[in-house]
Amino acid sequence: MAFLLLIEDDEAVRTALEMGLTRQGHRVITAPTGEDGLKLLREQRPDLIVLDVMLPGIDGFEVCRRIRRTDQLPIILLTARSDDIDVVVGLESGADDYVVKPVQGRVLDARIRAVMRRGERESNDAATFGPIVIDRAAMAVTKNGEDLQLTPTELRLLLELSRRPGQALSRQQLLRLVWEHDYLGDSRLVDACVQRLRAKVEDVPSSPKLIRTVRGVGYRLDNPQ
Amino acid sequence: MAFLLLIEDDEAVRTALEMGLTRQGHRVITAPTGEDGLKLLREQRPDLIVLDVMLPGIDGFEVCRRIRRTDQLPIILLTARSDDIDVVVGLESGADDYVVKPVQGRVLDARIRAVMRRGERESNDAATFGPIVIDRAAMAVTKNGEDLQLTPTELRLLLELSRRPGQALSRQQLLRLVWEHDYLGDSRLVDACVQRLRAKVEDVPSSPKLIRTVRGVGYRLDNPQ
DNA sequence: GCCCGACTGTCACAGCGGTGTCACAGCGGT
DNA sequence: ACCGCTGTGACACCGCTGTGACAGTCGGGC
Repeated sequence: MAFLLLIEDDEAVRTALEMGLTRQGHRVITAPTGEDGLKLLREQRPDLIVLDVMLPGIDGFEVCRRIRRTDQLPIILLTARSDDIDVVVGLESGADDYVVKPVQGRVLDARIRAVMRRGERESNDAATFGPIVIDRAAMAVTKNGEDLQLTPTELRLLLELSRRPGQALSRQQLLRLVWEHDYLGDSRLVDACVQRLRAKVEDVPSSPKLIRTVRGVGYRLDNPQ
Repeated sequence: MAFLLLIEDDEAVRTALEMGLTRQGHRVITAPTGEDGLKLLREQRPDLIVLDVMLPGIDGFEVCRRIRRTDQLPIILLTARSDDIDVVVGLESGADDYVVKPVQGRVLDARIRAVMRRGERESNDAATFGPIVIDRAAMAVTKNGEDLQLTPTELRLLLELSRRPGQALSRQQLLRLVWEHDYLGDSRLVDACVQRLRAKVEDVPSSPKLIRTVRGVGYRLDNPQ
């Protein structure tokens, strides 16, 4: 599901969490100290970091700050007991979430997913959906390698859908995300834009494989095998 | 531990609960009215909502219903006295739990953890019932890995049942949850929809293993071994 | 074990509502 | 001034949905 770096000095906790998270479908690399962690971060570029606060050498907060100097990836802090948390210090050093030890893989996994969902908006990586490649940095979309000329609105719509792949979005949500409207009269606005986007994106616009209709709800961008 | 939105008009109660919950390790944001709460919900996407029932303007039940139109996150209702609770109304407007005021942060924290634990299986992750997998984010249902084409009403019905696995729901409750009707004439409406859902979901629709009939009451979604 | 009443399953059908589609006019950018 | 993007309303289509009637089933009382 995600590519994680786990920084934790206690070997028992480390291996337990590593196994738990691997079982949840994540790819996990680990480091026992902050220094090792920062090195691994540079070498392997994980998607998310799970970071123990109490570390030998530089502590978790400091690791957090150093990461934030150069990277924006999500960071989840692990802390030993709830009263040890200094929320303010943690937030100010740039963490996205906390989990209190002792923690089970399931719980941590749920938090990871939550943070990743939150963070998906800001991701700048290229995304691929079948023949479609969305390059967020270039704000360009290609189909089978050829440039697609999307209009601004079509592009925003595709971007919002692609930030939540596989998730159904209601017309209301899309109106807010793409058009920044707050109300939905009876309007074919979203449908019309989806139609135009499908005409450019789908191989067979009349039987769409990428932008699926979810009846009674809205639309969803799928990733075909 | 969790990222909470607390909606409560009484400032003394609000700040007291906010402090208590923060001390328990939660990250808390607050709103004094339903409108403010709904706005914050959209902007900040908390994991869980603690919601006072008595609010100026739109009341807690109504806030609850509006949230449920677009979001699945857990909702805990705060109510002033136990005899004020209309448990049925509350459940039907989509709340996950109740706490009776006056409430201490510790108690509320325990309920929050309980609801979150319950919610981890449900929330946006997939729920499994025998061969059926319900992907709430995608609003899609599969049986043995194959896509089931559920109609909007069938899907809403299945979602409401799956939010309370093993719990019998009356036709009246289902009417409110799925159809937002308030009255129950003598109608085969729920039965008819259950029948259609069973036809798609069950292996042997005539002897259902998932959607069980509870005679004299209604229906219940079971999780067979 | 039988009967009866109440409850539930089933079905066909007509109406309706949601969705796809399109053309057009206004608007803004070039 | 021109051109292309956008939002709107109209319209058609299709499949969902609620209804009512009837059949089947269950459970309790005797």
